[in-house]
Formats: sequence, structure tokens, C-alpha cells
Amino acid sequence: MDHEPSYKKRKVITIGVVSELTGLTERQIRYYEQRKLIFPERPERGNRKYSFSDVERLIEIANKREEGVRTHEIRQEIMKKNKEEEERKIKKQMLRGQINARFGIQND
Amino acid sequence: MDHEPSYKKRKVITIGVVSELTGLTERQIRYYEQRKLIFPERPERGNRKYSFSDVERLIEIANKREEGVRTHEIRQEIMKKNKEEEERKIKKQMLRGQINARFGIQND
DNA sequence: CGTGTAAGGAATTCTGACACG
DNA sequence: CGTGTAAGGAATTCTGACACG
Repeated sequence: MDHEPSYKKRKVITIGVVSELTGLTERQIRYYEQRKLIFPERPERGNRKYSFSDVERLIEIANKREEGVRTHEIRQEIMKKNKEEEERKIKKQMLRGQINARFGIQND
Repeated sequence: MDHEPSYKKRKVITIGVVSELTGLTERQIRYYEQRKLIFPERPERGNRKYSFSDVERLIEIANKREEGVRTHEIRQEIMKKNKEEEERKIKKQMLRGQINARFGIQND
């Protein structure tokens, strides 16, 4: 049923590597977290861990920032995208539910 | 033409995380490198970096070791697999070459 | 052979703060 | 607001070695 947790989403990359991958300074990366643009894994008393997905988001953020977009606005765009994503998923589930209701459960 | 460098092959994971992911100690992981079972990225004066692919290989190694297989034999198995893999790729390329030779290059 | 451990040092990461604009 | 930097400490990683079996 589930897709495997997938390489893209696993939070395994340390901030130094993320910095290399994105071209952002660690300072910037931590700041974007503080502004709630990015959500690394934060084990108690442990170092931040990022996923490839996070890296891609950071690259998008970097591009937006170059265009002069404020972190505040970037956050709103991200929230909007997430919301749309959520809605798409829910619709998909509902459709599946309909189908199951009519054809899925066959007790003969 | 190329597949993207792909999340699976990018060497971005530090040894501590690999240890968590595989259940192996750092000592073991370094030792398997010494025995040439695994090849992390080793930047000059930098820390080892592993890929998800490496993590999977380490898990296989761990399983073999539990069965009592020696590192020496595991290396041979790995080399054999790699060789087969290589041959498959070459055959594929040759086939492609044949096809191109007959149908691919059309100068009218 | 495969792995544990203590040792000492180097590089990494963390937080909170001051700075500039 | 967004980012740089120096500061001090904590956690991570590295290597070479001794140990056991």
C-alpha cells in the first residue's frame, strides 16, 4: 500500500552538506528554519537533519530571495502550495471511497 | 539522456547517520571500507560521505556477516555482481549501436 | 579475522549575541 | 529584515594502536 519511505524524504543530511548542496550559508539555513520555511528533523540534543526534499525547497527559497521576495511571503506561498496538495490528496481519497462503496466490498 | 544523478547515489550521509540506519558501529563501517567492501566519498581532510545505495549495501553486508560469511568472500560476491552488471550494460549499448548503425543515422 | 575501546586532535554544529542597514 | 561574525561549548569524526581470540 505505502510507497517506501523513499530516499527523497528521509532526513539524513547534515547542515554542512546542505550548505554545499544549496550554496546557502549555515546561518541562512538556520534562519529560514526560524522563519518556518523549512523543517529539519531536530532530535533532542542532536544535530539538524535534512532530506533531499528539504534541499530542493531551500534552492527554491534561494531563488525567491534573489528576486527579493521576503521570507514572510515565501512562507505564505509554501503554505498555499501545501494546502492545495492536501486538498488534492483528500479528493483522491474520497473518490477511492466512492468506488469502494459501490464496487469494492463484495459479500456474496 | 542521463537520468538525474538521483537521490540514491548521491554521497551525502555522514557515518553517524549511516550507523543509525544500518545498526552497524562506526568501527565496523570503517573496517568494511578498509576491506574494500564499501567506498564512501573521501574529500581531502574531510569526513566520509555515504549514499543510500551504500547504506543498502552495508545492510546486505551485515546480513552476510551474520551468516558467518567472511569479508573476503563478501568482496568477491560484490565484485562478481558488479561485473555482471557491467556486462549487461555493455550488451545493451552494443545492441543500441547495432540499431543505430542500421536505422539510426539517416542522411537523405 | 573482526570488533571493542581509550586517546588526542581536528572539524562540525549549536546557541545567543552584537552589528549593519 | 536578512545576514555576517566572534565566542565558547558540546558532539562528531578521524587515525593509529592495543586487546582478544
